[in-house]
Amino acid sequence: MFVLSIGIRKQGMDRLGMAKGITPRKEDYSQWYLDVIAAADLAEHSAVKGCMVIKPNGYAIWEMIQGQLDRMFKETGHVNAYFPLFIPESLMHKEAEHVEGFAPECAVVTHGGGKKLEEALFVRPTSETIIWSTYKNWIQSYRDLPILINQWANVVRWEMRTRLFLRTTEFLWQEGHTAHASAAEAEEETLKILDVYRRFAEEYLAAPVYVGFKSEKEKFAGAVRTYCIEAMMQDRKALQAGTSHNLGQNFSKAFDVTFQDEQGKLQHVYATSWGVSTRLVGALIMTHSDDNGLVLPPRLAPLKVVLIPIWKEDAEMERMRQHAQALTASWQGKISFKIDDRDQYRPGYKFNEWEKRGIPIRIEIGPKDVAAQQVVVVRRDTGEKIAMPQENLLAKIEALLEEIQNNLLQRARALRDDNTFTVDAYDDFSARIENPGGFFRVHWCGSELCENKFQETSRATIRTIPLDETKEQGACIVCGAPSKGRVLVAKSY
RNA sequence: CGGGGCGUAGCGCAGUCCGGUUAGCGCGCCUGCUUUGGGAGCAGGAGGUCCUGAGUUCAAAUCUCAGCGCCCCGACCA
Repeated sequence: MFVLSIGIRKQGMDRLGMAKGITPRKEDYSQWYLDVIAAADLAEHSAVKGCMVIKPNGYAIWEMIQGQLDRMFKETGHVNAYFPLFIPESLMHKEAEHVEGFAPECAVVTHGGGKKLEEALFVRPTSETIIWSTYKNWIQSYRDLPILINQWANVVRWEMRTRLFLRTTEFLWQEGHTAHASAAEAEEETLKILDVYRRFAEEYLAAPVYVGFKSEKEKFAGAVRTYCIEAMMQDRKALQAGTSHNLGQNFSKAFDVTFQDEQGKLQHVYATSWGVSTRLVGALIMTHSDDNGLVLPPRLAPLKVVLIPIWKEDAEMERMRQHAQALTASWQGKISFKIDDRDQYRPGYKFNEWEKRGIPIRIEIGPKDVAAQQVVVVRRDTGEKIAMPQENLLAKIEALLEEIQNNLLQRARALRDDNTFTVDAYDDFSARIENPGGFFRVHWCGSELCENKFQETSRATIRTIPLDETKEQGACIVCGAPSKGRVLVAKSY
C-alpha cells in the first residue's frame, strides 16, 4: 500500500479526487452528475451542439419509462398516433401567445431538395399547431369527441445552455393532445393526466413530487392553466418532472376547430396537452444515485439482478456456472437477470461495474455458498450483504426488489420533507435559499412584480402553486399584501 | 450571448511559458502465463488529423489570427 500510494494518489487525485472515477456529490454536484452518466455508460455528447447520443444503457431506462407510461395512458383511454416533425411556418403563427413563446427557440428548415422552400418549415418544438390544424378536419360533431391521442416523438428546442438528459437541443418525449366537448371535461382530463404523472413519479421513479399549477409567468405559451409535478434533487434544487396543460379554447379558436353539440349549436372544442421527456432519466439519476454511481429503482431497472459466480480453478468455474444456471432455471420470463460469468474479470471488478450501473441486486455464488446451500445477496441502495438460503430464492428476491423500491421512495421523501421550509420573513427566506437551499413555502400576493423579485434577488422561482395546500390567509412575503395561500419557491433546473 | 476554465491515444493528464531527437505517462485495450469472495500481477504489443483552418518560420503540439467544441457561473427554457 505504501509503495503504491504515490502512483495511486497521483492518478486518483487528478480531477476526480478519488480513485473510482466519480466525483463525490459534495465536492462538485454537476461533475458528479456527469461522472455518473459516464460511469453507467448512459449517454455522451454528440457531434451536434447540445445534442446527445443516448447509449444502450440509457435508452433501456427510457424504454422502461415509456413502457410503463404507455400502459398508464392506454388504461386511461388514450391511443397513440404520429404527426410530422415539420410544421409549416404559417401554422406556427396562428396562436399568438404560442408563437411568441416558442419562435425564439425554434430550428427552421429553409431549404429542401436543393432549393429554397416557398414556405419555411419549423422543426416541432411541440406539436399543438400541426395537431390542431389536423383535428380541424376530424371534428364535426360532439360524437367525434373526445379525441384522446398521445404521440411518442422527438422535439427540438434551441436552448442556450444544455445538460445531458436535463436539457438538450433535441429530446425525446411523449405529448398527449386531447379534444373535448366541454371546459369541465378538459379540466378533468388535465387533472387525470397530472395524477398519472404523480403516480408514475412516486410508484416507479420513486420520486415524491409536489403537485400544483404554474403562475401566469411560468405557464405554457398558449395554455389557460399549466399543472406540474415538481421533484427535489439531492442538491435541493427543483426539477419539473411533468406538465399537463388545460389549453381551453385557445387553439381551437386559433385553428377554428368547432363541433355541433347535441342542440345543434356550433362550439369551439376544448383542448389539453401534456408531456414528460427524457429529462426523467436525469431526474432518476439525481434523485437516487450516490458517490458509487447510478442507483436505479427496481421497477425501472432494465436489468434487476446480476449473478456473479465465483471460482478459483477452472473445474470450479464450470461447477459454479452450472450452479448459477440451475438456480435461475425457473427465473426465465419472470424477472430480468443476468449471469456474469466472464472469465476475464475478477469478482471485485464485476461488483464495481454493476454497482456503477445501478443494478438493484447483486447475487454472489461461490464454493462456500454452494456448500452452505445459500447465496450472498447485496442491495445496491444500502450496500447491505445478506446471506440467503437458496430455497425459494426468486420470491425472496422479488420481495427485496419491492423493499428497495420502497426504501428509495422513503429516502427521497425524507430528503424532500427535511428540506421544505415554511417561512414568512423575506430576509429569512433569502438567507436560507442560499444556504442550505431547498423548497420554501411562502405567501405570495399573486402579482408578477413580486414574482420577479424572487428571481432577481434569489435566482429562485415559484415552482408551483400547490393543489393540496390548506387555505391560509397571510401576507405576501415581498410586498405584504394579502395572500390566500402559500406557494412553493425554489432554485430549479 | 456575457464572465471563467479547457481541447495532446478510448478515458485522465504531462509537454506549450522560452519553437528543434522518433510526442510521453497512468488507466483501458490486444496476446501469453499466473490469478479469481471488493477495481489482480508479470512480460510483450497495438493505438496519435497534438480541436479545425490560415499565417509566421529552415523548423509549430508549442508563436499569431480566425473558427469550432466541451465544462462551470449568469440571462432563456421541459
